[in-house]
Amino acid sequence: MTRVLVVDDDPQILRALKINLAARGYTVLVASDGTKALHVAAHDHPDVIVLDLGLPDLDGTDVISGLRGWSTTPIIVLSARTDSGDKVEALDAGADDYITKPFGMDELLARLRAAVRRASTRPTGNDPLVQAGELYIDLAAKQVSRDGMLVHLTPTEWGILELLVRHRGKLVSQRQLLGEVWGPRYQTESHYLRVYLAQLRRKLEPDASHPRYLITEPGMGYRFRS
Amino acid sequence: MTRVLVVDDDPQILRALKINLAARGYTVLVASDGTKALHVAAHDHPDVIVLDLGLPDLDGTDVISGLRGWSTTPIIVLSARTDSGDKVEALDAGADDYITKPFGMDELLARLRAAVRRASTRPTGNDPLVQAGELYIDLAAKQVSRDGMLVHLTPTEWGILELLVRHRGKLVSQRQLLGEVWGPRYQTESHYLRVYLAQLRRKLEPDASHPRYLITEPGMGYRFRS
DNA sequence: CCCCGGCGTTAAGAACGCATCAAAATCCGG
DNA sequence: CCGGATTTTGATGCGTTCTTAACGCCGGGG
Repeated sequence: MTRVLVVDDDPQILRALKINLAARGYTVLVASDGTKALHVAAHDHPDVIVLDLGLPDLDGTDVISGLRGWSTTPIIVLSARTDSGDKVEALDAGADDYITKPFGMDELLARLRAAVRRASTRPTGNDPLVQAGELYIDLAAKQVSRDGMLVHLTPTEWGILELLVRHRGKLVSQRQLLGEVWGPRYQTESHYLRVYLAQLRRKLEPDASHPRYLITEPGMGYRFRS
Repeated sequence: MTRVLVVDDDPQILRALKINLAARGYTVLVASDGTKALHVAAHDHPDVIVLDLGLPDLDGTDVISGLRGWSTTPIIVLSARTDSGDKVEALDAGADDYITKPFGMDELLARLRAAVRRASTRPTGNDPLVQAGELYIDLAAKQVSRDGMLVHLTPTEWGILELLVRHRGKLVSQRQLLGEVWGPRYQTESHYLRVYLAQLRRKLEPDASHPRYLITEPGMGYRFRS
């Protein structure tokens, strides 16, 4: 059974979607604000998320990036704003589709089917909790602990670790790291990486000068080994 | 660089898209009708397809299903028709997104980025894990192991091995190897290849002086035999 | 038979990339 | 506006990798 998380603060829309989706055989989860949405998504792992942008507590793009930190679940954005800037922002934050209100229910359902169809051909390894030796990395909560003790990371440090852990085992090129953490313009500033990898190792590795997890592949990039 | 196939019979739109996409660094392929579109897609394997529905020869949904028969390349549909029935039909035929004309260029670009991003996190079609005797070559992780032991390769060594393994069984010319690994200016420096092939054999072959995998084709090039 | 071109092998200096420390600049909350 | 945290920048030393050169081998053609 396909499970849909609907996030909207308007009870009327919520109700309409719930009825329509349930009638088509979907299991419907609901959340009325961004915080709850992140919580439900982390807890129940829906197959697809329908997200209204006008939420009372969090900015829509923050919800999207919060989810994208650990999950690749398809996100379909609903919004009353037709402004193309909003669309660009949401899509670039990681949304899969964007529909403006008022919308036709059959169109939403078709886009939902398209999103689920795409996702079903994808691999599933979406575990937001990663363990490696004495390290516990919670991608959903954005927290790292070592020997049970929480380790504080700065935003940049977390950005690097998250990217590496999400591709754990794989080699991540310097270009990709710089591009995704600092932005496309910084793709050649490989010096930043050396400074921050040293910091991460000091915080996470048992022996910072002989890394077990944060491995350098000279001339190519870095790798998280678990 | 990302390659986009644009399918439209209106030369004006074709031109506008071509200019805008090229300016963003995309490589643009074009087709003016459905038959050509299917042909170009099969021949050149673009990374994403932008498809106008109002084509002179074929119905739009037929083009989509024709593509979906063998390809999972993302398809973004453009259409002048706002009718929701058309959207449903196109999406259910296998399209990934649907934009109605007139559309904002920045919105199209954002949806394009979203489609490419999704596709790039999918299993890369071809098999990223190649086995040959006691060798395991993981193209995605950029890792090689021999008898279960990890073998460390330098960037240049990996570049050569990757190219040969991607074309395993086939002969790869010295020119191509030099051009892709060192750059177009080095296409005659065949000496480099001898040095590096010797290194690779020492690291990978059971008996470096009687290669089983990294085969020299004298005067022509090299071949990876599995 | 010997020369020559293409290949394999080895070795050494040059060039490059990395780790590390430290200080300056910037950001951010109170 | 201040002070601490964070990011950016600079400088140095070290190890690895690339480049280049030298030499031996083999087979084909003159």
